[in-house]
Amino acid sequence: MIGKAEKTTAFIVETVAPIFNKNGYAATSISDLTKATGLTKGAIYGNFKNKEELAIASFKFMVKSLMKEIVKHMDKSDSPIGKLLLISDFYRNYYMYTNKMGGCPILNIGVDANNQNSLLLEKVRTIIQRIQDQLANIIEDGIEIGEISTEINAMHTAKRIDTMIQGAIFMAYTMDDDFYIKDTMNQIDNMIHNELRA
Amino acid sequence: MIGKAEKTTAFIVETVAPIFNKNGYAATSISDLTKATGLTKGAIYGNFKNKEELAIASFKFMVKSLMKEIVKHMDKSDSPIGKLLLISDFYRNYYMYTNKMGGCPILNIGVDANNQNSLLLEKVRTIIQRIQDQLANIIEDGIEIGEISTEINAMHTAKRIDTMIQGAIFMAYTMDDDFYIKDTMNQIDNMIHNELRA
DNA sequence: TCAAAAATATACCGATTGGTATAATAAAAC
DNA sequence: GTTTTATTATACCAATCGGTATATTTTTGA
Repeated sequence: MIGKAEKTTAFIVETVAPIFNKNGYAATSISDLTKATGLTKGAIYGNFKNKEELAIASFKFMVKSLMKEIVKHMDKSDSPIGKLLLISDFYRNYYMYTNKMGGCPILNIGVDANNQNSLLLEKVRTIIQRIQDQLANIIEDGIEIGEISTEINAMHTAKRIDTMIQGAIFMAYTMDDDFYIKDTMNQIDNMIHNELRA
Repeated sequence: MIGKAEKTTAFIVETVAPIFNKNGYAATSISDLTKATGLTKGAIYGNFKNKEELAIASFKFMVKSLMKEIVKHMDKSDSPIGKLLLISDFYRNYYMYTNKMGGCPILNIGVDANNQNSLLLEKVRTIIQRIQDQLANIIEDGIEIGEISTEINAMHTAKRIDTMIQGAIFMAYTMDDDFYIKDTMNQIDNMIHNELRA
């Protein structure tokens, strides 16, 4: 009973997500989307209630693919310290990796949605929260098995790492210079080895 | 011969800058600006060539006021280490301070202009470059007078500090939580005391 | 005070905006 | 294979977009 529109829905989201990510919500017009997809307004509004719903779906799609990649990379190690080092290692290629999708969706949509689109902003916040929770969980695991110092505040450290990562991404994209990411990841590795390690 | 339009020009920029800063370039319409200023299109287009020129003037105005404040604060100390600590101290109140101007112009316009407005992006890059140069100069002064370790790479350290600051600002505004800034500034202070100090 | 000039307001331009109603088409069910 | 349903295309809507030409007002210099 359920039609083939699901494929079209997915196709639209995949095609449109980098455009929203690059341009932001307001600067992306429906005609940008019809041009990119080769479809017409009828098809788009048949699959999505409105522009906002499509923008939210696009953001979710980008984050989901990104998170899938990072989890896949992270799972190459079983130890908490190993996982943390794999996270920074993932971000070492982040600039190259996210360039084709128009940059970091968390940074782009986070800034774009602020003061503009509260629904979209809410989604960004939820994702950031989830990332930090997962980071904190890894750190706590490390504390439990004695790999990470009991002196460490897991949530504070998670936030600290996330903040450094986002700063590096912003600088890298704004200055078009990968150095910021590479250097920050080295810094995070040092932090893991010298401060976190029990 | 030169008229009183200069006052109007300044008034427009001051009034309009927070709007561009909050909404971004594309999401700000001329009618937003006429509403805010109480002026008409005629007045605005009499003082500025077009929307882009006004946006650039607005960005420059915001950055100039911000830089003036930070330099004023920084000049409370003569020693390089003292100056560095005063910079982080300035950013401790940054969230509250920039809230009334609609957030951090470097972050907001930097992300907004990327892939959108190359002229505006160029201005952001110039400002970031200048900030980092000044930071590096302070660090080099510190090295020269023996206050800061000769092991330190001034420019790398300047970039590192700037990256951390921008990350903190992004997180603070996106999550609406001042913690990120406060914590990052403590981190920077620790860095100054434990790593930079000779 | 009055004419010249500068600055602002008004009215308008074509193009585009997000969105919808309906027509045409493609897919699915019988 | 035909009818019903789901999907996409077309045509259109009022509203708004950035920008301009011109009229009106305000300021300035003599």
